[in-house]
This record gives sequence, C-alpha cells and structure tokens, in this order.
Amino acid sequence: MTTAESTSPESTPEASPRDFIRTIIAEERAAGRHPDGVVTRFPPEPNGYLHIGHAKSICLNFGIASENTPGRCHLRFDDTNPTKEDVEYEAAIEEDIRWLGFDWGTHLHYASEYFDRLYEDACELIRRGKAYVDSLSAEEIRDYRGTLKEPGRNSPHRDRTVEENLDLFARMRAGEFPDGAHVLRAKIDMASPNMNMRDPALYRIRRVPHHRTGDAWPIYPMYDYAHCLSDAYEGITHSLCTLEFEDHRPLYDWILDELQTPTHPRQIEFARLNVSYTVTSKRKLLALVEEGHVSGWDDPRMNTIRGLRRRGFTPASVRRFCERIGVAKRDGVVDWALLEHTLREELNVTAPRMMGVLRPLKVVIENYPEDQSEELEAINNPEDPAAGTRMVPFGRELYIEQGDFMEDPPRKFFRLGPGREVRLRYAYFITCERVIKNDAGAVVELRCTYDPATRGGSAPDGRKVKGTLHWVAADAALPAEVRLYDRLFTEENPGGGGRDFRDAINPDSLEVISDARVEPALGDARAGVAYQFERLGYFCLDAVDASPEHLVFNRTVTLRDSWAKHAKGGAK
RNA sequence: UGGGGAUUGGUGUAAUGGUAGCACGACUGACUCUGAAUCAGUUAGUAUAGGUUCGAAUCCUAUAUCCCCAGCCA
Repeated sequence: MTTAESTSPESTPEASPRDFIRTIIAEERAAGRHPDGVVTRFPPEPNGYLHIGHAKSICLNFGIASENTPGRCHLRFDDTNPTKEDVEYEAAIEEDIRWLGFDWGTHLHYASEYFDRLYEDACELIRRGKAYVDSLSAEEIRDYRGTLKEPGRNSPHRDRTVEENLDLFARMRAGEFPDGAHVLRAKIDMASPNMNMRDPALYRIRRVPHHRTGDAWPIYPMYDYAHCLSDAYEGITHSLCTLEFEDHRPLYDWILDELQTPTHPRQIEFARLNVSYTVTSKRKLLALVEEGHVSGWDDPRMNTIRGLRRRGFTPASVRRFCERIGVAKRDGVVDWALLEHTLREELNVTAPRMMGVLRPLKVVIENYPEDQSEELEAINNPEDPAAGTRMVPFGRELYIEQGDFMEDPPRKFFRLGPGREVRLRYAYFITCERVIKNDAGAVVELRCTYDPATRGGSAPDGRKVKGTLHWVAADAALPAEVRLYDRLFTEENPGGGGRDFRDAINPDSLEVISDARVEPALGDARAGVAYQFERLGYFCLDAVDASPEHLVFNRTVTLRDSWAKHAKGGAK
C-alpha cells in the first residue's frame, strides 16, 4: 500500500531518518518497495547473555520495524551449533528483550526449525552443481584455502559428480560418517580475494544432540548458509548486522541468488557498540563470570542487560541511550557517561527522594528535649508535585554523613564544622558546639544545638545557611547494607594495545557498606524501583540479596557532584 | 597495489556542492532547603597534500592512519 507521495510543501509526514539505515529504508519505501511492510529480525545465538551491545541492535531492529508500519521484527535464535548452545540462554534472552520493552508477537523462530528446508536447499545447490562434498581433513582444507595474499587451490574432491555428491550428502545426513569425515562446500572460487568465497563450508558433521532437535541431525548448517536462507524464509526485508559481516555479504547474496529465493533480503552492516570502561565480547564476559571476578551474569557491575537491570538501570534509559548514540559505520567508543546521563535524566523526574546515611556520624542536639520526638514533612519529589509528601521522624540523636563534617574545613566547604550552622533538610538549623573524639583521635560524635524557630528548614529572621545536610533519626532509622559500584575497569579500552583485559580490572569496583542507616520509609522499598538518596545518588533494593530483615541497596549511579570534583582536584 | 570498510571538537553523531549543527563531557556564571536539578554562557572539529568550482566535510587524484577477513564459530 504505497501512499501517494504528495509534493505539497506542507506534507512533512515524519521526522527525517535518524541514521543511514533508516535513510536507505525511507528511500526504498519512497520508491514503492516493501509494500507489505519492513521486516527485521534480531538473531542471537543462544550461547550467552545479552549485553549493552545487543541492546543497540535490539533497539535498531525493533525500532525500525515499529516505525515502518505494518512492519515487524522477529526474534530468531541462531541455533546452528549444538556444541555451544543451550536452552538455558533462550529463556534469559527472551526475558531480557521483553524487559527492554520489545515484543516479537508470534514471530519467535529458530534456525533449527528450518533444518529440513535447509537440507533440501542444500541438495538443490548440489543438483545445480553449486555445492560438493569435500573429504579433506580440516587441516587440509585450511592448507588448500591459501592465505590472504595467495590464492587457494581446488580440492581434489571438487569435481565429484552431482550423483556422487547427493549420495555422500545423504549418507552424511544419515549418520554414516564420523565428525570431520566430510563437509559440504559451496563451489565458488578458490582464488577469490574474499576468503569467504573460497568454497566456504555449508554443512559439517557434528554427531551431538541439539537442544531443540535432539538426535534428529548428525549434520548442522553453518552460519553463512543458514542465516541468509532463514532470513529469506521468514520474509525478512532488511538483515541488519555488524561490520565484520561485510565480507560475508557477497556470500549471503550468492546463496540466495543461486537458489533463486522468492525474496532477497538486503544485508546492511553497522558498527557494533563499544562503551568505555567495559568489555562487550562474549568471551571476556564469560571469563569475568567463570573466573569469579564478578558474582555472576547479573552482577550489577556487568554490562549485561540483567546486570544493568539489577544495578537499577531502567529500560527507557537504555533505549534512550541507544537512540542518542546513533547508528553509523564508524568504529568508535561511546562514553559510559552518556548511559549515566540518560539514566539520571529519567530518574531525576521519576525517583522518589529519600534520606539515607552511608557512613553515620552521631549528632546529639543538646538543647532538644530528652525523650521528645516529632515528624517532619518532606517532599517526595520536587520535580513532581503529584508525588506528594511524607513524614520523617526526627529526634535528639541523629546521624549525619561523616563526610559532611570537617574539623578544620577549607573556605569553600559549606557543611558542618566547629561553630558552624547548617540546615538539616526539612528539619532545623543546627550549630556544632563540641566535637567528641575517641582515643585514636577520630571524631565519633558531635554535640550540637538547634534553633526551634527554624522548624521545617527555614529561618523566620531570614538568615541563610550555605549548607543543607541529609540525616536520619538515630532510633527510627533502619540499618541497611549498601553496595557502592564503580566501573569494572580502570581503562577506557580494557585489553587494548594487546594487553590482557584482566589487568585493567578495577580492584575497587565494589565497596560494601554494612552499617548504613536509612529513613524508615525505605523499609517498604521494592526491587525494581529507583530511589534517590538525597545528595548521594540513585539506589535500588537488590533483587537477589535483600530481605525484610536485611535491607540491601545497590547504588545505581551517583548524583553529579561538583564539590567532589573540586575537592579532589586532579585526583583520578 | 590480497579483499572489504572507515576517517567531522575530548566522545558520539548530523550536514550529500551553499551559514560546519546537535548531544555527552569539560569549564564559567546565575539560581537553589539536594554542592542535584534548572537556566545562561565558554571551550573545541572536517586526517594530510594537491586539484575541480564563484563556492568543497561533500566531487577528483594521491598519501596517511585505524578496523575486519585465512573456524568444520556466529
């Protein structure tokens, strides 16, 4: 249903395409192509968990499909190698994609569901004289392939007759041969400058059960053969993949052309996502898990979708991030800070404010009546009046942040110090009168006075204080464990320059604070909900380790902190 | 001269022969009951060398640099 393209100037149907792929598609559609809609696919191999890099591809494929009605995006598991894959990963992958906010409807597919069809098409290729069974060993095939600069040589088995090939291939399929005895190869050109065209393998013998097809097959198709045909079978119009497959496109097209498939999807390549201070390679991610550098695939420091989720990132912030980074063909590294930015951007307007003290320093208000306590009203979210207010208990004994007091403060320090007056947020102005230290000379308690007239946080006489501190009432506050996460690597490109990425692992990527105190309202915190601990950052209840008796909060991301920068100076 | 791809501020990304723009970051300042947010501003770019043109990030020529390819992995 091609819409009549109006040439009238007022017809600006949609925003212009955001990237070169969308531009290509828009041009094709303007030319009347894809009348039945644009069909894309996300084709993970079920051999690992999804990470932030996959999120880019997911957002791209599902995004383009939804923008090009009546488009659709399939989820297809590329399960052609049973020695590496497992159902365990499939459920996790589906869950992660759904969490990100995408839906493939009824289009859940598996390359393995096409095994019969793929086999028939392979026979057809043989009949057309375009494929042959080779009986060279793997080493011999490698040897015959030549090198990047030298052409390969034809296999001695290259000229077997169609009948002979058909018979051998049928017997491969029947399970007559051991692994490695034969391989089905495309007959293309052993002298091609493109290594992928030097008679690539199409099928190999693998006498292992497949997690979906069981013992039905002793032979399995290779990626290059299965992928393009799966795309064609499903009516995919655009097969979007990463740059390293650019060299495979001639083969992708060759197979579809030789088989004269009814449709011929267009493969378009784009640059994979790299994010600074992280790794996005299955091998490295797996090593982090298996070698115990992290607690698992969902460790909040991992850039896996599950890791980000447990850490407290939101689906919308990840999607927004993927929009911001764009899609192009240039290899690059995106700042991790951009992901943090999109997260803060969202959480700032959605997250309820709370108060929590990470490193408690006791404060006694000497002129506050013994045995008195009260509740003070606090705003839940200044960015969202509809979020309302809550009551926070206050008393004679409080905890403030150790870092909010300095015995000998520098000029620009706005917080508490001997003789200084500050505001306790939503409570009172207090003045530090005395400092109590332990035998080691460490400050363990502050004796302060408060001004009853400043109840609520403002002074009737109009006097100002420079600093406002967060606090909790000593007896009403809840104990909590808080996990402070920092980047997992100390280098922008871990393992760059040929070094081992393990050498760049940040030994301080996790700091556990076991005796933090949080305001009582946090006792009702639920996993998956982000809270802003005022002046500290965004936190969420840990979905795995927290319980009603033992609160555990993950710090998702800190608030921007211009004081910390100023104070640290040139520190790293 | 194996083949393929890429090159725009610190980072990512627009501009397809006509004002090099946007975002992140960094830095200033204003405001502030979060040193947050918000607001205002500053910073900084077409890899190099030629050429075509009234005019070049864009077209042409050469050069440089980086990435990918020699799995019976995807």
